[in-house]
Amino acid sequence: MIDIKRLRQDPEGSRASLLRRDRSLAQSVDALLALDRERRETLGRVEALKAERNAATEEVARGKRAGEPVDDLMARLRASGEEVKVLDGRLREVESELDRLVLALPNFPAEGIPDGDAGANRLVRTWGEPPVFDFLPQPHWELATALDMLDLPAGARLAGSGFAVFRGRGARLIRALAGFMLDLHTREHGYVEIAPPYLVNRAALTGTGQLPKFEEDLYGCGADDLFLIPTAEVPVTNLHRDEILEPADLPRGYVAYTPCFRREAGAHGKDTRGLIRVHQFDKVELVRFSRPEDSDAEHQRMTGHAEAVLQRLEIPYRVVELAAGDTGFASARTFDLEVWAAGVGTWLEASSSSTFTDFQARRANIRFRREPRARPEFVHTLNASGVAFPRTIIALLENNQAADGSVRVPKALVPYLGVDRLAPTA
RNA sequence: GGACAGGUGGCCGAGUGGUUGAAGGCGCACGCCUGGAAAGCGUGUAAACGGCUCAAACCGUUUCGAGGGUUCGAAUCCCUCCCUGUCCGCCA
Repeated sequence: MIDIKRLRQDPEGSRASLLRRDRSLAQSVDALLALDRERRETLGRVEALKAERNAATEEVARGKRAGEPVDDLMARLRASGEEVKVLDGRLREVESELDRLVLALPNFPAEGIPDGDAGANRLVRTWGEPPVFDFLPQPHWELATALDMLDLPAGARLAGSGFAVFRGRGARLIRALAGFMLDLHTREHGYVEIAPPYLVNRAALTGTGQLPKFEEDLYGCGADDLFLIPTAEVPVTNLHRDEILEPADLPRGYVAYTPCFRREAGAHGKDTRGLIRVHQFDKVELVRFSRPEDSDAEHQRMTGHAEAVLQRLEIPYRVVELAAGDTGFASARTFDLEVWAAGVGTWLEASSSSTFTDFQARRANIRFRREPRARPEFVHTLNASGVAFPRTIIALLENNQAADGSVRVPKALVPYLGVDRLAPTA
């Protein structure tokens, strides 16, 4: 969440910053400021009352010990106790409303990012060349079905549309990608591998920002009030919830390979062919914790780590910096890595690399100490897909296809997949 | 799922209604001692919120798993929930 003190100290600047993201936030900001004022007023009154009460209570103790009559004093304290109870109740109401509002407010966008909506996203760089074919390249669902790697009708039968079954070399490809990416990030980029729970509680989802606002995007297990993770970002970032890290702990990076579950409510009919948008997919995720002053550099490094995956897999991609209006709720700055998919003829987002500044750290209460006795400060959190599987598979199949329907396997993947070419068996 | 035992500061651990934010120990920081180190000695070691500040100091409030209750007053008594351990049941 954003720092309410920043809002209080610089209302105009804060408001302007949030409006870059969403014009309709003006009201929330005003409501928040009014409630904050009321909270501090009420707090002042109730605390003064409590200070009096505490002093008088000591008086009672002293009097009782000395054998003096204290009935009058106790009667008066009983009355002021009632007043405290009323004010405390009011304070609780104000604070829970304040909480509700501030949890619904997105992060401040970073200074340098473009204004506007998705249309204003800025192309930062491209890598590789989209392949040219002397035949009409097929979409991945044709290729994968012919190669007996993918069974979409079976997925639909088992769980519904948007669920895929990988089989044979398709399933093996999933395992190969997981091994390849995890090895790269742990061995060459210094990440610590985590195998987290795939179900998390509300506190975890509130920490990273999915709750309370985006509950309808999640699959929930009602009876236990748990949710299937939409990304490993949730369990892995929350690993340090309510902790104070030592200076030596930063920066620190974790990598996790997990399935991700997304209801994609409201996304029906959009990009839904084949594997482009599915309800369950695998992803290797990078999560980093850093000091505030290092987070921009860390963001660049981590984006590079995600890019390294695509480069080794020889997948052409472009890096896009999202505009303020297109940047996700918790993120201050996001780079999307979009891979070229020759069969469907479009760029597909395969990784999203974001810095959350102190937004998630505040929600999840993740802090660090610069010096042994210094007062704790919030860390900065970052994460990047490193990378999502379905769109990687789409790119691999569609870009490396041959006229006979076979697919070349990039060198980096051969040791993991065991073959250098996928060809129809028939 | 059932029974029992527990959840106290960075860690261990005392504390069953009145200066207990919390004894004692460990750890950590600083100082003394030492040629240097260890040992020893001394001092200091939680956080959040609010007030006042440029800031700190300072003052106030809150916090002993979470939430509620009893009381003039709760770490301590009562209720609900969560978590951990042990045993039993079930089970990959």
